Amino acid sequence: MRRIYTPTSAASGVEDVLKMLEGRWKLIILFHLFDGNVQRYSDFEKLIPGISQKMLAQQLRQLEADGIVARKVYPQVPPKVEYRLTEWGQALCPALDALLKWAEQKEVFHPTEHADDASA
Amino acid sequence: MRRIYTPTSAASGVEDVLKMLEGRWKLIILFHLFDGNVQRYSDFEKLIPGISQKMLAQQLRQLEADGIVARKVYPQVPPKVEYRLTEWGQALCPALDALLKWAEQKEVFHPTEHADDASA
DNA sequence: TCAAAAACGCACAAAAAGGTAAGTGGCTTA
DNA sequence: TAAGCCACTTACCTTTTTGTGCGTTTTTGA
Repeated sequence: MRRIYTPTSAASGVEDVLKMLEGRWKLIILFHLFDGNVQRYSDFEKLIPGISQKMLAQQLRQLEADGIVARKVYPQVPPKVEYRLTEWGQALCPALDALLKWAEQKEVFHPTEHADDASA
Repeated sequence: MRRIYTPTSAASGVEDVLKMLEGRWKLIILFHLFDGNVQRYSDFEKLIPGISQKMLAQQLRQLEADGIVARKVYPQVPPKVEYRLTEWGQALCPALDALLKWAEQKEVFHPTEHADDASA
């Protein structure tokens, strides 16, 4: 009961936190780490076809630095590195889920216009 | 019961939808439109101190083009334009809310290290 | 002896995003 | 006649982000 929140401090803090999710691949990476999934660097390369190695490494590092993703290195050759969500990262899941639901709702409000299967 | 979702098609669609939220100011703008708030262009300028006119206009246009924000022009001089969330935009609110909650939880997992008030 | 394997790091280049300053349009007020 | 108001737009430039290609490391298998 010692912490004090003001709308202002909360708002500015929120911006900083949201910036952690910015980046072309961050959310996509996070979705692959959803509910406890653990992935290796090479798994991401397969899961996210368009990403370059540089970007993959960079985004993972940032996510790690921000305390959202945990990195575990196995001292062996060839190297093995696993990525998973930290506790705080797990706390993001409800938001990711809500985002997913919203994305799906797009169909409800703006039905896709690519030809339906009437012709098939 | 006619629509068919496959993990693949859903995932690719999701990426497209999430891209709509990318951009330095999009989420911030959206937060100011939370629960039915209506804002004018000049309101945003006051609400978001760091944003430039160019960016404000651009981000609003994109949000509008993506069907998240609705733009209403009053044919008068000087011009008056109002922005609000579309229906689908409103559907984003739960996600925005979850994001906000997550941001707040940061304190729980990673308490801020800026000197506490012990010295005061 | 040599290639392959996993997970990157680095330098350079291209592309995209963002910022700045000035301009537009039509009516209204000084 | 000129200035002001609001909501932008445009041109130009800087910064940031992203992509490409190559190098590294150590061990194992052919």
